[in-house]
Amino acid sequence: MYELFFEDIRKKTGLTEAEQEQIRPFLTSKKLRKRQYLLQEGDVCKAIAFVEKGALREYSIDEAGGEHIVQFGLEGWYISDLYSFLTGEPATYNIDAIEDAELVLITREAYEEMLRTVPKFETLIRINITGAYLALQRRMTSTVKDNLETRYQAFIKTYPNIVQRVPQHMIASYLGATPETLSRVRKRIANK
Amino acid sequence: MYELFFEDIRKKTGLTEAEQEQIRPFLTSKKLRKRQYLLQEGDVCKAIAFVEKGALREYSIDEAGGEHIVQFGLEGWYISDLYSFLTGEPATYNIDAIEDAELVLITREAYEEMLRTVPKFETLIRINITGAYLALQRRMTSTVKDNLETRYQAFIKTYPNIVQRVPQHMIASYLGATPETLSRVRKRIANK
DNA sequence: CGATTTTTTGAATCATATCAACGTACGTGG
DNA sequence: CCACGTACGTTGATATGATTCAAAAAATCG
Repeated sequence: MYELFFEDIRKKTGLTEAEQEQIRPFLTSKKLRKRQYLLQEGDVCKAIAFVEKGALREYSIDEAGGEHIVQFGLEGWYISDLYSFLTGEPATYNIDAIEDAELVLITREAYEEMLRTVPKFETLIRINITGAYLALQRRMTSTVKDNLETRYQAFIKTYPNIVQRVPQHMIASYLGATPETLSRVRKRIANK
Repeated sequence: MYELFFEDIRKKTGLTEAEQEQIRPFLTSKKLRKRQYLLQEGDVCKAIAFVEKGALREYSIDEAGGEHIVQFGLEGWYISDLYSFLTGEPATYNIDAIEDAELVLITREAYEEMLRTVPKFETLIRINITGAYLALQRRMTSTVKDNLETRYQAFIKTYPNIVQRVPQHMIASYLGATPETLSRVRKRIANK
């Protein structure tokens, strides 16, 4: 249990055995079946989830009912509505499983307590958030400067594993396009 | 010197006098005149800048030469090409002054050394990055779900001070639209 | 004041969305 | 293991919102 989770932390912070055992009691695990919600808009996000196995998506819904995927979560990724988690406000995102999944959960209380008592945990959070910020900034910039074809090409290059496991209309949603438009872009690419 | 900077840190981490004096020697200051670059695409970002006074913008340039503003920096904000700063890779963003400005600079060496020796500094970084990440995520989501009129209305509500001080075409760029389109949207809003 | 920058307006064009229909793949219960 | 229903992907026709290009009006600066 938690193998991938601790391996990830070790890589990022050089965690010792002792520190690992200090952290372990704060963790819980959870299994999710395909289509099952981890978090629903309006509920408070009670935990940050680390994906040990499976695939999830995080998305918001507009007034017209359209889903907009903001993030995928595969093995080795963290996923949560961070704003809701940190503030206790109702979540504005939904998270559900695209495949059966196994998660490691860090609750708010565990998060606070570890920040207080495990210095390496603050380092971990800093590194993780920094990485997430940089990735989001790259994506934001790409959305603004690049056309859909370029963004799709970049996506399949950066996340070939996601392309294999996730339906195309979800990738379209992530890229900010309709399924029809992405389908046409793919056709254009193929005819080259 | 550095009044706003230290006040900001105190608010976020409860810095003591002693800690403040521990940090001070790591800082340098810099003045920028309107239109002057702090960072140019291709150069390495040598420092994170905290804006004590004035206004800056950070933007990328597409193949067609179009500027896309990713962030403004007014008093109390940090600004940098964080990826370039952390990795030493050439910057992909430009930063220049919209108004004459006074900055507090944290160089890479200062950053690393303070992370090692001043625990509150890591807390500061964590808090700052978390805030930046949440803001960016809100913006990203809004770009995807909301139309330009809604985003513009949200912008003038959230950043009335920016609207006053920054030319409209830069706000258009920040919102991901052309100056012409934003002008027309404003006209539509006025006719209500 | 003249020069430059900024904003506005108009007309043509383009990329993407929308709506609708169809074919295909998938997995689920009988 | 087959058949049916749902989810998924593709294609076509049309609509729409934003961009582009050009030019003029307005504001700002030295």
